[in-house]
Amino acid sequence: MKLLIADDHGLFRLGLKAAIEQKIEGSEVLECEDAKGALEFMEREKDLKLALLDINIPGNEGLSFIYTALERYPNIKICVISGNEDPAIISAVMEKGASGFIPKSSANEVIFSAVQIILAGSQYFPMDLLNKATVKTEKSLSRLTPRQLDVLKSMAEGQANKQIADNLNISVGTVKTHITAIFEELTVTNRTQAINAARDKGLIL
Amino acid sequence: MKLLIADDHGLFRLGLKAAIEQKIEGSEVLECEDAKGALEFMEREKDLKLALLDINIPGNEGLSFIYTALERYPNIKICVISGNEDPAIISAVMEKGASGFIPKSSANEVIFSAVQIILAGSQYFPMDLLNKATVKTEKSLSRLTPRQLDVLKSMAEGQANKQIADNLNISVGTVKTHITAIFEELTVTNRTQAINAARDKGLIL
DNA sequence: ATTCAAATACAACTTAAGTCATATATGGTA
DNA sequence: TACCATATATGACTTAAGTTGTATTTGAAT
Repeated sequence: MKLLIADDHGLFRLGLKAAIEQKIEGSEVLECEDAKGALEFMEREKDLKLALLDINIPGNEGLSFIYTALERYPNIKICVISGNEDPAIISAVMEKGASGFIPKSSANEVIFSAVQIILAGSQYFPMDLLNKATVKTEKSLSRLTPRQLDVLKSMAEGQANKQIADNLNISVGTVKTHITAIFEELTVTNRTQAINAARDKGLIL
Repeated sequence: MKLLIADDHGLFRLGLKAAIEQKIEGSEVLECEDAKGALEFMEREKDLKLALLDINIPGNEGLSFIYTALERYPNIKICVISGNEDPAIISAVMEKGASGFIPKSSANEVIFSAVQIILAGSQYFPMDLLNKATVKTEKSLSRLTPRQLDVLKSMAEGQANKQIADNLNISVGTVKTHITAIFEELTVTNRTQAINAARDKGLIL
């Protein structure tokens, strides 16, 4: 029963590895610290059952990594471990096909149990955190068009509308329209709020 | 030899606690998960030698916590453990009087050794990361006035200048002046860049 | 006591941000 | 095909952001 932990914090890996190997007999825990290493392990270790991924690990392009990994190695389950507990992100992780989402701040028992549940073929998502989202807003997971995402990312870097327009080869007016649309989608009223909301929802890093 | 770990990630605490208690004989490691808990332990456990703090723990108002803790309990050493490795933050932690700064992504051996060095009465700061700062800019640690910080925090929440002015009971014009001064201090040209720079430097959460 | 630098405050002015009406291309659907 | 929703694009217009000159206060240095 091989597992993989991908996290850039050595002591977190140490704690989780020790706990899993002790609690789950016959388990072997591999470690890596970035997305590149995770893919290498997945390629090499054919009998890998489960990969526990910190979505903030270096070299990881966000949630799309889950999709990529599952597509290439469909028999390896993916479970995200994250310090971010935003319901929108949890929903997104769920949508991408992961088997679970474990907040790092969970009690240790919860973490072990969640791993066991997933190894047993089921799933684990913290529904208490998730429900907050569905109650609060019907579509907490905002969907932005590709162009809107381009603009949003540039905006988050602190670029002025003129710069964004030049880089994307569109007019300043068009940039502004996209920004207004982004505001509506995220239900905010200025670019600072938009960037904060987008960060919360995991739309941008 | 009592130590305290303040971190909201249970498994990180587990790994660090186990490692320290194993490597450092006669050590006893206490755990808490927020700033409030840390202060309670410091008050109660009079023979506490060292507190390892994650500066992002809940209820922590940033770096000022170090100063507060050292003032109240001057015989308890403070060492910051953080996922953020920004040189400016390291410098700031140093300035506040902490005995060390340990990046969470350090090799486990580095972390243990650093703890032992500090327990032995010395200090540990990752100079390789720190030097990058002094080479890059002479005053990487920007100093803002209290009023500028008030404005900056409000700004980072996405408030408009009018809102900020009302909340601080000053005119919109004054708010704008403070913002221009902040821009100059952080060497940026708009509020988005200012907020990004301030986050990088640990001026705001 | 006075000088000076720094912090705080205000307002007129310029520039950029944000809104709105409008237009075209694209892709799915009756 | 014709229809409709959506993504994209533009420019005129309004509002907010950012700049600059100026004034008052405070504390430290002379």
